[in-house]
Amino acid sequence: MDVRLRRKKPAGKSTRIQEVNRRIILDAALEVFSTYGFRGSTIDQIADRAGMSKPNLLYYFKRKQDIYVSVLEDTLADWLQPLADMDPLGDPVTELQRYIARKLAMSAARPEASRLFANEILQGAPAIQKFLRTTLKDLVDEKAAVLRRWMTDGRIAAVDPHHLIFMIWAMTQHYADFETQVRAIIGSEADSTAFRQTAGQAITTLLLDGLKRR
Amino acid sequence: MDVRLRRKKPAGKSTRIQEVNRRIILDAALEVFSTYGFRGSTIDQIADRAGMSKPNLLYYFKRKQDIYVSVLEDTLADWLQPLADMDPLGDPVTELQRYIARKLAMSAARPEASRLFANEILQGAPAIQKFLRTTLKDLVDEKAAVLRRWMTDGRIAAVDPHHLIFMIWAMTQHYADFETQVRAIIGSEADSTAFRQTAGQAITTLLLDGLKRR
DNA sequence: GTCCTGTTTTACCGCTTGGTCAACAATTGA
DNA sequence: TCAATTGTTGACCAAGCGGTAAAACAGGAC
Repeated sequence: MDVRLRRKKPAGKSTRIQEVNRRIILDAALEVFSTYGFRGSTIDQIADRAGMSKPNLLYYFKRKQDIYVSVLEDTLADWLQPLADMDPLGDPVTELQRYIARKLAMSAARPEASRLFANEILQGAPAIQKFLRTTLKDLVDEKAAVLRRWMTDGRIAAVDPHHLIFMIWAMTQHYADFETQVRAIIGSEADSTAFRQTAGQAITTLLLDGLKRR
Repeated sequence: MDVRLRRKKPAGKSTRIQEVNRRIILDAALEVFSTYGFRGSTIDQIADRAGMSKPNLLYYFKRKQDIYVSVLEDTLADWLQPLADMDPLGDPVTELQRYIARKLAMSAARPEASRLFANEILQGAPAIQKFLRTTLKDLVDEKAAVLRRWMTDGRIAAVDPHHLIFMIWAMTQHYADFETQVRAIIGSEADSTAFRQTAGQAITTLLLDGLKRR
């Protein structure tokens, strides 16, 4: 089981019904896989949520792994876009603010996607190991170099750039991955846009200005 | 399935063999559950890792849930200790540094414990829902009040204290929960103590001093 | 109508899973 | 020493699992 790094092209023709049902299945699969992980999810669960019988689902995806890999491929590229878009020529603080804001927006808009990766990585990333070691590593190394240049140029404070990227990931994805915990502590208010704004402000303030009084 | 909030006392007498084998089982179960979550783990896996037959394991814990709940109970209390120990009368910056350092040390020393919670919460926290809404919420609210007092007293910058706590959790636990990803990007060096020190410095610097040049 | 293609369902298979049971082995205590 | 207790195991079961086969169904082209 392994994801292809590029979005697979349908190659052959596909009917309208195929497109619709594939979409329905992938949506249902995302919800299930993002909650229980690959091993903890069952085809029946996905079929139920997709509103179709198990054999019918298996008519569109021959095996459980195929669904899983498709869901992962479907979201991987999108997920890295904000980091890829960080502009080496832009103003460092503006770029970082923008990056954080976009990551936070994605976590809020598609928390299941975040949880899907979290589950995959927790389980040792069997399906995306290669992706992590190549595409992701290359992108992160490239952006870390950009950050380092900003630091040696004295435009932002010196912190290990890899760790900085990890920290931004950790903070922005926390509200998606640990939503249950956040909601248990904060209450229903955790859904409000006000809460999300406060979270964004807190992250930005902490990362950019720090806690110490100046 | 639900954890009891206090450590259960053995009540009846228990033999030496019982104590030893329970410990072996719980250690094996922690490794398995922390990787695959409750639903993704099997009793056979745990029995294999514990080096005993499945019926023998079930002699000590009647059901899969019982093992799971026991493992959770075993680690929950320890996990919150650092936050509980944060001293309202201490120096804010010192206390925060200490808290971060202890959390980071725990994540490094027992990453499986961190991943166990991550998995449980990702799956909607079916076993510790009550714990999150009572014990954890109370503790967090209490410490958030302490942080808020420090802020209104002008001893640290003003950031929403709940979010601050979430951010510290996110950052310190990231290296345990996403170890696979970190290792894929950093390489084997990720195990080194040097790497861990750099991580600690980065977190502390970011949280306390921020990124902007002063 | 009837053929063809694509879609859906019913029935099923073999394997894994959580869990039981009864028999057997080891330990303990008098 | 020997019986009672505690610990261990192989055989087994019912339910759940991923997956298959084949028949039934739908709809358009002729």
